[in-house]
Amino acid sequence: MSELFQEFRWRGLLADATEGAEAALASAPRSAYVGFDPTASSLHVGHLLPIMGLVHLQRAGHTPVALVGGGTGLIGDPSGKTKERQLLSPAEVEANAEAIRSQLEPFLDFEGVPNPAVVTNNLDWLGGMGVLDFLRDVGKHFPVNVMLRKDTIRRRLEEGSAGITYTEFSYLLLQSYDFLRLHRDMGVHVQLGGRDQWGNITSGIDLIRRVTGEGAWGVVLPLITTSSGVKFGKTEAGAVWLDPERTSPYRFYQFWLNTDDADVGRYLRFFTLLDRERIEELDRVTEDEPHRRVAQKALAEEVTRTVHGDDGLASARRASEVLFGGGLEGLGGREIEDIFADVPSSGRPREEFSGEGVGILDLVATAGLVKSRGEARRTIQQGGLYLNGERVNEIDRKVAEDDAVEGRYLVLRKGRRSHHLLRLTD
RNA sequence: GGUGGGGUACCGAAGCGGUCAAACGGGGCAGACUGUAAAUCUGCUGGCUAUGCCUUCGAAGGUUCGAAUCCUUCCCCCACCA
Repeated sequence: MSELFQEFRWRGLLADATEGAEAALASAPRSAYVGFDPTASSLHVGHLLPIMGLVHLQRAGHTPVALVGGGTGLIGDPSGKTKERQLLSPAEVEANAEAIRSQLEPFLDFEGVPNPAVVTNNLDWLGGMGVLDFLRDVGKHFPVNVMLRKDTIRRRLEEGSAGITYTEFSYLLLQSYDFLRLHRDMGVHVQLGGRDQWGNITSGIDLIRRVTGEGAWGVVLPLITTSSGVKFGKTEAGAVWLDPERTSPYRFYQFWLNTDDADVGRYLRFFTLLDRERIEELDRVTEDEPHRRVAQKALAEEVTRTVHGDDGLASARRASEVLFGGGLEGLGGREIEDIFADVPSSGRPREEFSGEGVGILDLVATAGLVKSRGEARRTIQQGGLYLNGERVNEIDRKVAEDDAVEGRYLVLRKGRRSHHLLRLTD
């Protein structure tokens, strides 16, 4: 367990830690927690880093605790963001918390080990708390002059900033109180979080010391950046979710496969459990034979397998190989269906394809491959639209029944990597 | 509460009575080059039944042959003052 910090360091996971954190985690098995905002019913790849933090903690013998912020989610953390948080109903929070728990399951051991992971919800203690109790038991310990020195708050008070409401100002107290409760009720000694959580974490540590006289520690993870300056985890289609209903395993796999050479080494360290030797070897392959993209494939495989299992990985790979490799020649309808199971697809009545057929503009716009007929027109004019692997050159091209592969499938592609399967329905 | 400055397309930002579907930059999309990469270069970037028509410049009214541009009211931001 003394290896934990070493592991964090070579992986680049350690942005900062409070005094004594390393010794505390090296001297005894501890419980450590990370908070997740239940703002959606699924986690996304941006949550992966703190999750991996918990994974490493558990592997080192500590007990990982995932705190779902059902209560604090109602308030909104002022660090970073500016917009007001949407209020969630207790039922939604409950559902989201359940979803989050199930998404953590592939990463953490919840049973069968001496240090099983735990999921808890701060709505349990914040929900029923009266405002007078809160002010007396928690507020009492927060000198405002100290709070005003916190970076996140100070920035909001500077001239030209948007200011801060009392509600958001209180967020710090709530998160600190969470840490105190987890410490008192479950013996949690360590809080893990993103770099932007530093102030909130140290506040919690202070509160614990004031109330109990005991020590607690914090460890913060780095902010994930991309070398091209784009926000990590965002694609054209929005966030990359862990929920296969929101982001198919194929898209998930593709997201990782498309990682820049400049980022892949870092991501392997962050998001996989591959050992140091293996990752350094992959670094060398990226350096020497970048075109093989061995590191990207390893990254995509590891993460996809963890999140979506062997089956999810297999179908994502199969689809990738066909769509970016040989094409559909020689594939039967069954295989096509399989491959497109999680690639965007839609159906359209067969009758419409009899006779002259359907106009290509209408076809791709209705299928959703492009946003409008205008975009379809532009894409064709620029040579970016393909039907069954062949470039479409005429904007008035008609698509009839004969064009369908196996008499049933139309494979549409825009540019290099947007695919859509259209099924003729009877 | 007072005074001044603003709200323009995905974002930032020009425009300040017609030639404005709206400069420019970013982002995005497509093409070339490649390795389903990056960088670079090129084109496109409101919609449509498309040499024209419709919707868009905070909201609603009004002036005018004609408004993103002028007037009125309202909503929202920012700065300074109280």
